[in-house]
Amino acid sequence: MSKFYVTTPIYYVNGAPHLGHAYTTILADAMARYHRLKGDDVFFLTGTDEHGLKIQRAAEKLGITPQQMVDENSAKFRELFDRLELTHDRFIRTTEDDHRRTVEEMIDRMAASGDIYLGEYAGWYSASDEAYYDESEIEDGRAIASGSEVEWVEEQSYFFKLSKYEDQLLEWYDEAPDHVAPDSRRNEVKAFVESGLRDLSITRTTFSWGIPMPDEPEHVLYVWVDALTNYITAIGAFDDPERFEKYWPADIHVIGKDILRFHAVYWPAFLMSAGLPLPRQVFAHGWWTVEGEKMSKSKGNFIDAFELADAYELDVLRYYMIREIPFGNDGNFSKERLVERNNAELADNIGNLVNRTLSMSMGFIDGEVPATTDELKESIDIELRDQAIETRDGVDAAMKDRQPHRALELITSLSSETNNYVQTVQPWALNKKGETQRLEETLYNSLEAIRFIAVLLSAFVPDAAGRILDGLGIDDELKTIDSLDEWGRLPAGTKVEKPDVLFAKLDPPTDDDESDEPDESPAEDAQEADEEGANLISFDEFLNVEMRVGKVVAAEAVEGADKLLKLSVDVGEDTPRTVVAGIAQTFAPDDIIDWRVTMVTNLEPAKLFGIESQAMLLAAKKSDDTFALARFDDDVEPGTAVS
RNA sequence: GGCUACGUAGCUCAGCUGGUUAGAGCGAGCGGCUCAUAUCCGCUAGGUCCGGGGUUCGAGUCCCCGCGUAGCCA
Repeated sequence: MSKFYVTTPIYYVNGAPHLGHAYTTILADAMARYHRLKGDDVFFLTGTDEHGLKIQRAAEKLGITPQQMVDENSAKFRELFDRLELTHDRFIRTTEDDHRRTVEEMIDRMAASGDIYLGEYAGWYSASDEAYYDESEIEDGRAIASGSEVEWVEEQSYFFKLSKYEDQLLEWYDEAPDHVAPDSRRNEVKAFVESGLRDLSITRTTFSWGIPMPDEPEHVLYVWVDALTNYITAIGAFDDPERFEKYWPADIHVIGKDILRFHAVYWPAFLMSAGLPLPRQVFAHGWWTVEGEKMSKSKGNFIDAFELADAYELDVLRYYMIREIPFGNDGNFSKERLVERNNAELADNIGNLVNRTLSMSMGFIDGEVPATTDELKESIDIELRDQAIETRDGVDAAMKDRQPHRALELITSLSSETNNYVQTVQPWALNKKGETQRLEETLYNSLEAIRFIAVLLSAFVPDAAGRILDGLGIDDELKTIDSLDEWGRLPAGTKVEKPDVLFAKLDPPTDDDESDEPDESPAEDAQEADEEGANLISFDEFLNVEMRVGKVVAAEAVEGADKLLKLSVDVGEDTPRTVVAGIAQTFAPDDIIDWRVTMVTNLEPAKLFGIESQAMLLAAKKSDDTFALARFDDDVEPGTAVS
C-alpha cells in the first residue's frame, strides 16, 4: 500500500470564500478520494492562514481582537468545506499551538545551517497587498499594479540566505520535470531563479500579530516561513517522526498560480536549509473567469462559494469544475456551459444509461443479476469488456499525469460506448423474441460496465456514484479500484434496484438570469457594444459623461504652444477650473471672455505644457480647420448641467 | 522593453520524437430505434492548421521574420 499526501494552500482569512477557493479544494479532494479508492493511505490537508498585518489592522478597525477575527473567518472556510462534503483529514490553522512549535523548530534548523542573519530592510510597503514594491513600481504614493497605498518602511529584519540555494534549486527543477508543473510554470520559475536570487526578509517589527522569532520577541515572522510550514506541521513534523516519515514528502501541493514562486522557490529552499526532503510536486492551476470576465470585487461578478453551493447540486458542481478546464489552464465559469455539461454528459449520457439498463433488468429479468457463462464469445461483448479495462487504466494514467479532466472524459466515453452496446444488442428485442440466454448475457455486461463507470466516478461525483453502486446492490469490496482488476466480478443473484433520478436536467439560463447578474459596469457595456460592432453606447454610459455650462473668466496664450489657450472657466464651483484648449489658431484670448461654453467636467485631468487641464471644452472642427464652440446664451448660469 | 508559451472546423480543444485522405466533443442538418430522464444510435458538415519565407523526398508538427493573445520579470 502506498501513501498519498495532498495539500491545498491555506487560505488567508481576510474575506469570504469564493469560487477559486472552492475549485482548488474540490480538485485536491477528488485526488484524495481517488487515491483512497485505490487503497492508498491518504492524507489530505487544507486550512487557513491567519497571521499578518492585514488581519491585525482589520481587527483593529472592527474593534475586536485578531484572534476573534480569525476565529470567525476561519470558521467560514471550515463551514464551506463541510458544506462541499470535502474529505480533508485535517483543517489546519496557523494560530494553532503545534504549528507555532513547528515553525520555531524550522527556524532553529535554518539558523543552525547558518542561513539566517540580521539585516536592515527598507522599502515601500503596502499593507493591503502585503507586499513590498520597488521604487519603479510606485506612483503618487500608490502601487501601480494594485493602486493601493504604500508607505516607506525601514526596519531591522532577519533574512534568509535564499541566494545560497540557487544552484540546488535549479538542479531540483531539472531532476524531474514534473517537480514544478505545468511546464509553462516550471519555465517561469527557472527563469526567475536563473536571473539571480536575493536574500529574503523573513521577519517584521512593524506588527505583532504573528509567530515571534525565537528569542527575539520584537521580530515577528513574516508570512512565508509561517504559512508554508503548515504543510509539515499537519503531519507531525518534529513531534511525531513516525507519522511524518510516513507522509512526507507531499505528493502534490495544489496551488493557484499567484503563489507559485513561494511554493516553487522559497519553500524548497527552506526545506533544504532545514535538511528535509522536498515535495514531489508543486502544481499551479489557473484562474476562473466568470462569464468571460475576470472575477473581481470591483466588477461585481464575484462568485461567493456558498451561493455556488446553494445554486447547484454538489456532484454537478464538482463534475463541471473538474471537467471543464484542463488542470493548469485558465477557464471560464459559465452557467450555460455548466448546464450543457450536466444535461449532455451527466443526465443524458450517464444518468440515462443507468436508468435504461436498470429498468430493463427490473422488467425483463426480475431485477436479479443473471448468472454468466465463463467466456465472452461475441466480439461486441469482448470489445465492451476491453474498453472498460482500458478506461480503468486510462483513468489511472490520467490521474498520475494530473489530468483529472481527462479522467472524466474517459469515463464519459465508456458510458457512451455502453449506450452504444445497449443500442446494438437491443435487449428489448431479445426479450420479445424470448432469447433468454443472450438477453441475460447482454444485461449482465451492461450492468458490469456500469459498475466500472460508477466505481471510477466515485472520486468525482461521490453522491451519484454511491447511489448507482447501491442500486447495483453490491458489497463495499466491489466498490474499489482493485475490484476492477477483472471483468465479471459483479456476482450473479444480486438484487438490483433502480435509483431515483441521478442527475436532474437543468434549464438553460435565460436572458432574465443574465440581467440578474450583479451590476454590470460601464466598461462591460462598452465592450459588449464593441463586440457587436455597433458604435452605440447605452444611455447609462452617456450619463457617465458630466457636462456643464462654463463661463470663460480668463484666457491667455500658452507660451511655446501656438495652438493652445489656457482658460479659466467658471463651472459653478467655488473656484474656476483651469482648462487647456487647442483653439488658439481660431480664437484670440480676448475673443472668448464671458462666453458660455460646454464643458466636460468629469474627465480625468491631463497635463499639457506643464499645465494641468481640469476639464474639456467642446468644439467642432470645421473643414477649414477652424473651430466653432458649442455656446449658450449669456443668461444661462455657469454650472448648469447639460444633457 | 526582456524572457516563455500559445494562435487547428461556429464554439471548446486533441494532434508524442516531421510521413497514408488533419481528429474528438458540443452546436447545426438528415435518418433510425423505443428499454430509458423527449433519452439513445448512425450519417453529414469539406477548416488558407494566424501570415510570409526557409530546411526536407515530405511540415499543423523543425528554423527565421511578422501579426495577435497570455503569463513571468521579487
